[in-house]
Amino acid sequence: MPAAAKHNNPRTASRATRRLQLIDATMKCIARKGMSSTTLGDVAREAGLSQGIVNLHFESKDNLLNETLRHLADEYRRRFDKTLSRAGPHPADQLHALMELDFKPSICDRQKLALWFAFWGEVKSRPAYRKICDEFDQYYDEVVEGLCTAIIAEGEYPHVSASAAANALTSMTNGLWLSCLVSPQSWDRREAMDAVMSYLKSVFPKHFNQRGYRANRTQ
Amino acid sequence: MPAAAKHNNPRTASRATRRLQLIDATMKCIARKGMSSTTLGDVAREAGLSQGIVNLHFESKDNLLNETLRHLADEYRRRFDKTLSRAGPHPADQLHALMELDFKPSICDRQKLALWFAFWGEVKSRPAYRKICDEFDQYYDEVVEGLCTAIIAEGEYPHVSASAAANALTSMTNGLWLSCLVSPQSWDRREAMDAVMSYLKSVFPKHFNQRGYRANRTQ
DNA sequence: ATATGTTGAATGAATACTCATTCATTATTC
DNA sequence: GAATAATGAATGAGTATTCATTCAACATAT
Repeated sequence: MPAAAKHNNPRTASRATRRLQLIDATMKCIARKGMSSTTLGDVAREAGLSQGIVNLHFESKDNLLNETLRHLADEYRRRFDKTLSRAGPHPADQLHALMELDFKPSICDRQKLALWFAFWGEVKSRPAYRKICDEFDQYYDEVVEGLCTAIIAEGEYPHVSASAAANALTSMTNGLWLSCLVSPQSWDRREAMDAVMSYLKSVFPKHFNQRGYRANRTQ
Repeated sequence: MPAAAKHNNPRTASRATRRLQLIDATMKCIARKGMSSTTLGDVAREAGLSQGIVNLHFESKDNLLNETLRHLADEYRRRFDKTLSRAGPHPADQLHALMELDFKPSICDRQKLALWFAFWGEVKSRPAYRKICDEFDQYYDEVVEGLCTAIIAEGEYPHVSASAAANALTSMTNGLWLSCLVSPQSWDRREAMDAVMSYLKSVFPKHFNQRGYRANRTQ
């Protein structure tokens, strides 16, 4: 029996596979029914397994939710790092690639966004969520601010604050995500990207010009 | 007996007063315990009233939550409109006043933000929430885009798109709210406002200059 | 004025239901 | 035939909702 088939069989999947399967089911349920009405029964049904299965693999619902958030954050982080490493040596290219990433359909679809917002919605009352989100935000900001600093140095932009620019950029993507979630019919991927680019162009005009996107690629 | 005292008495408050009192208690509970673990018992206890009180005044929990969101949105909207009307005739002043509003302590504190995010977290699975949020966002965007259009006309900014600028601005405030919620210790009101101002300065340099905030107030 | 009846808000115990968790049993693999 | 994984019925804590009863305020009658 091939390994793939074997792992789809009941009762034979490895512990890690089952956990992933359950986390996946959890994400689907939260996206569809919302955090406050997904039950462990829903998750088990979505996974095609039995009632008690979550407690067997995660011990408690709280634990399942924590692990789900961690999985979501880790997944994003992997794509973030990969995007960064593939974008070449220029900070402006890297920054642009990161901004594009946030609006790729695989990251920015209502299902995924509903998940992020579901967890953010409970951040205040659940320190565990806050810790995970905070850790990641810290890293994101750090990287973006670093890129802004490099761009400011390259372009000799005297009046631009790297931290203000980084703050503006990261906030903008989160805010545009909210619009996508709340107003999907009037939301448009290109408009969102345009909003971000309009900012980059006006703050770093030497790097992000009007047509195409990069001005001094060969600097 | 004075009317105020009378309304604080048990069994004598008007229907409207009771509903407000219960909505208020609901907001406190959601901010403290999160959406998914506030019960009607919690709300009643917070209000200092009895178990069945919410169903008496709101018929169902769903209904209570809908009304709470509507109350939150209405309250914000009132302040928004008042801010706009008090900001004088210049669109740049009006835009600046609106941006400042979003970071006033009375609007932008973690308790209030937790509430907004709690509802946004369930937007995908609850059409009623989406409707209320969408309606308001539509209005907000419309007003901000109108102001941007006016500023662009005044300042003869050839390459600026009003809709991209409006999109960027409204998204930024929502995103900065998220940072406040997730990273309260590293978050700073002035830094947030700086991020927004840095954007305004770079897109509308003739209107928002470096020191103070308005350049051509007397244009 | 006092007593009596009426009203409607509020109570809080009871009800019906949901859901996380447990565990004895069953299936599968090596 | 262990050992491991999964099942799914049973449990019990928790929760929304209901409703018979209580109560304060007011109205009317005496």
